[in-house]
Amino acid sequence: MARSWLMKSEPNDYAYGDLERDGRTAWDGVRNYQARNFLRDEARPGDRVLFYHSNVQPPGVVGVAEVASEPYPDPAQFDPDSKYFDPKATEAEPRWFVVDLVPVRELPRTVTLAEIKADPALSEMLLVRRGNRLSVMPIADAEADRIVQRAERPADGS
DNA sequence: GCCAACGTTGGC
DNA sequence: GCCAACGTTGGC
Repeated sequence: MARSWLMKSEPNDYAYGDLERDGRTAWDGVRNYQARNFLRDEARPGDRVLFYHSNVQPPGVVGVAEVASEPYPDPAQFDPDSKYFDPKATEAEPRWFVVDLVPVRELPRTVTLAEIKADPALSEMLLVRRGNRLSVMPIADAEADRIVQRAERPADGS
């Protein structure tokens, strides 16, 4: 059964618009073991992804994407010229995994982090837990639904 | 630019 | 295996 995820990207690095331009991309460069485990062990084709822009004003969810492949080893870990190169990774024993993403749609407006924090229905999200820095995190389908629905309404509406 | 909160590294 | 030092994330 398809599930929902939230994935963070700095738009200076890779923005939702870049995904629309590319049509498909490997979600590479995840170098955190907890996030890696989510990708490798739980992400499956058809899963819904809320695309979050971090390190930008305002931070928030800007679009919806979909997992479009099974997990596979991150090619960047084997590439000495990549900033994601990992000398300890081997083809036989890869450490890092990716899934491909395809764009679904840009949201009508950004659902900001501040707005998510202010919504009691979203207070259980990992995203708003203190100190959380995961770049890939699971979210409840109902939470994903609510964020997408919020984007259909003005920011001051509830 | 600051800095809190984490994760990782490496000496011992 | 402990833990101090260091690096990174990411909101503000």
